[in-house]
Amino acid sequence: MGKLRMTMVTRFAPSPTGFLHIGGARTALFNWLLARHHGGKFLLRIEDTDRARSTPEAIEAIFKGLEWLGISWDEEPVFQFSRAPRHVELAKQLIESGNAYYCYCTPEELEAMREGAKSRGLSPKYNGMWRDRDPRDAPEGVAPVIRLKAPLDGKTTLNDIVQGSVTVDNSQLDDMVLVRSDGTPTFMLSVVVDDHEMGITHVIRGDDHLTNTFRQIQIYRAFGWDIPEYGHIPLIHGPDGAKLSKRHGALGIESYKDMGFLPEAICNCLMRLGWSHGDDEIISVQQAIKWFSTDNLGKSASRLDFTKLENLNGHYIREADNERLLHCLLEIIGEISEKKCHRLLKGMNGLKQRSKTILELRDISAIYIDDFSTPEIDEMSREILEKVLKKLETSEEWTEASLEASLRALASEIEVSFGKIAQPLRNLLTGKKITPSIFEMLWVFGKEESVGRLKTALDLMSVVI
RNA sequence: GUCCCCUUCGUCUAGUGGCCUAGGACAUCGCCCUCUCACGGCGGUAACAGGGAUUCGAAUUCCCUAGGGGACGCCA
Repeated sequence: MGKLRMTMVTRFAPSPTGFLHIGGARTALFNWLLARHHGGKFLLRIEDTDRARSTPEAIEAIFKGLEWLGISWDEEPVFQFSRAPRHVELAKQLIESGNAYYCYCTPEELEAMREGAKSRGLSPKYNGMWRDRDPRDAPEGVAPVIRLKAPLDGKTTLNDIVQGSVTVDNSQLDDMVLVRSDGTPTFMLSVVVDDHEMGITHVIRGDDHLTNTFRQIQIYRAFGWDIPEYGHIPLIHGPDGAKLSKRHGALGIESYKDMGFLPEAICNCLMRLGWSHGDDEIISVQQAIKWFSTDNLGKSASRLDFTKLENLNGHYIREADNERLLHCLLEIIGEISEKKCHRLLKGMNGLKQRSKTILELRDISAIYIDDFSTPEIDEMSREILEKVLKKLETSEEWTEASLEASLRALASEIEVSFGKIAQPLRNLLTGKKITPSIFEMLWVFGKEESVGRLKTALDLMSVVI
């Protein structure tokens, strides 16, 4: 009998207790890339078993965040809470098969147990007091939990795709709770059952789950199921090297959008955190799908570098379609006149070259959006600008090239360096010292607007004097 | 406290015993381009945590130390 070639199935399983943060986004990205690379499936499971902390807003934010990043999932998302009855049913089967038991310890007893162990320098774990006790000893009025009858000795070895072979003594692990006293399944049980029944073949997740994996393997063994492949990737740390927390940087993915980052820049940046392909730095998602392999996943923790993210973002802004950038701009500045939209589009090439984020693009775009206000002009500049005005008024042609030719000619005619013309003109047109090329701006404004601005400014000056 | 993992320029990383006087990218510094800024081009500074061992040869293998991180819930 030939072995069936199993299609790869990966998943992303966030708990909707907060927004989709940068670490979760990377985990999703890696699972997605892995599945797409192998032509497999990428599934989404919402782990909403913590009823008190799960919110519809968080679920929505996860969907929206993944969509924005371009991470598409196959099939309908699985909501873990809806599968609770199935999880409990299987836990009861485990009792029947002798792999689990009821435990009647109260939370207070457990707390005392842990404290006692700690004070004696031992691991704070459950001591198995109900493991082999007769259920008829059960105290009145105490709702029991179901615990796994985990192996007491021996070792459990995990061959991790990323971490390699990792072994833990079973004595380190205790009999974990499978079903709570209120009858709801725990995370450990639910994850194992769902991964199994969803046909997950590969799990890439943060290495904060590494020790959980040993417990989960014990559950798999109790059921007699095949264990999926695991790859535990190191966590992303904050700029200070500590775990990325809500306090610093662990923002929802939508915050990155608000900061003016493009999704392809985020993806590029995230995939380079813990994954590499030789010396390649600028990697499109399409390219990453072709290249992605767990062989190139790193084992050490990394920090998110905003400077690099900005650099990458600048790259993708420069490459971005002008219409798209205009759309991004309008999203944050609101409606503007059609004339100004047109002007922005015309000047976008010069603007996007100077912007690392959409926010910076917005700031520099002000030259084409804000109303003209007459700047102050010193006497020397005024003389030059009057000559510029004459030159421009008589210009038949109005292209960047023709404007450059005539203004450079003017500079040599009146024997001044070109900068003596460019700087005052730049200041007059925009009121700013840093802008795109003056030829480009003149062209974007058009002859009428450009000449009008010059006239307004110069006339006003002569009135004042 | 116990267990597990990690450690190459400031940062992200390449590197799987000789190609390494350790490569790339971002950042930084200098120069060029130049109407300002940016883009672009050229060049510089800058790292194998420390100590042992194996080997003809070690960033790469092993051990110890130090530092960092993670996990030890009726949270996920």
